[in-house]
Amino acid sequence: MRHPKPEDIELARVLHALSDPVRLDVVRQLDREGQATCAALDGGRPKSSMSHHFRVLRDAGVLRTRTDGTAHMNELRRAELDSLFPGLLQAVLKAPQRSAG
Amino acid sequence: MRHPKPEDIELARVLHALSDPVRLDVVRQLDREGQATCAALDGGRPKSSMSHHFRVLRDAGVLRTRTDGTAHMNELRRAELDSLFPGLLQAVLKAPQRSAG
DNA sequence: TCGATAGTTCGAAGTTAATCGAACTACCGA
DNA sequence: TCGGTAGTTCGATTAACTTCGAACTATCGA
Repeated sequence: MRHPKPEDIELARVLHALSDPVRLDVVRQLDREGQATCAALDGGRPKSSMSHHFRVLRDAGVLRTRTDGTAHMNELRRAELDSLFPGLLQAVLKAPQRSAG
Repeated sequence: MRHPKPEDIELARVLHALSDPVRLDVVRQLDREGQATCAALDGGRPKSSMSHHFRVLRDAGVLRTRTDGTAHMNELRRAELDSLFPGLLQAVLKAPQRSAG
């Protein structure tokens, strides 16, 4: 369970992590709810698929996973991201779900 | 040579287009220089590779390519992007080349 | 019309990523 | 210690992406 140090967080990696609809959804839910377990964010998808997506987000530095008993609590690394890439997270979160309907 | 209409520009696609170092570099150069031909942005890479990257950026709606004689002029679709995803482009462009070094 | 220049398209090869079942690990409660 | 719950890891499959040479298209200039 690795969490990159702020100085190891790379923009391209972050953008790639955010470029998947499932992961974008996870990030948006975490924004609204502050924190959540993996199960609460799976949207009915298989655990192994979600575990993969959480790992991509974690490895990129987008979220932090804290183990809390048997559950894993996830939250955005908002402070670090804001400091490294000011405005990026907010812009992604403010963007419409689909740019048009 | 397709350019998506603003309503067809999708965030995930834009983020994916921006998640590649070569393409990020192209976008940063276009930001600084306003517009440039493909050749001026190739950084010594093969034409066919660059053509692929330009297509990804074009298809995502990040840039527009205008044909000008035999050259192809590229420029960011700044107004559209700003309107669809306020702050996104600026955040990406302001971000350090590498988050630390 | 011939050549040169600027890019695109095609095709092949290798790489990376997404998906998901199955097996595994860790922790908690009874 | 036995089960159940929460996630991870592994392995296989399929799909998508990257790279780049080669062939192609289009435009300009002589």
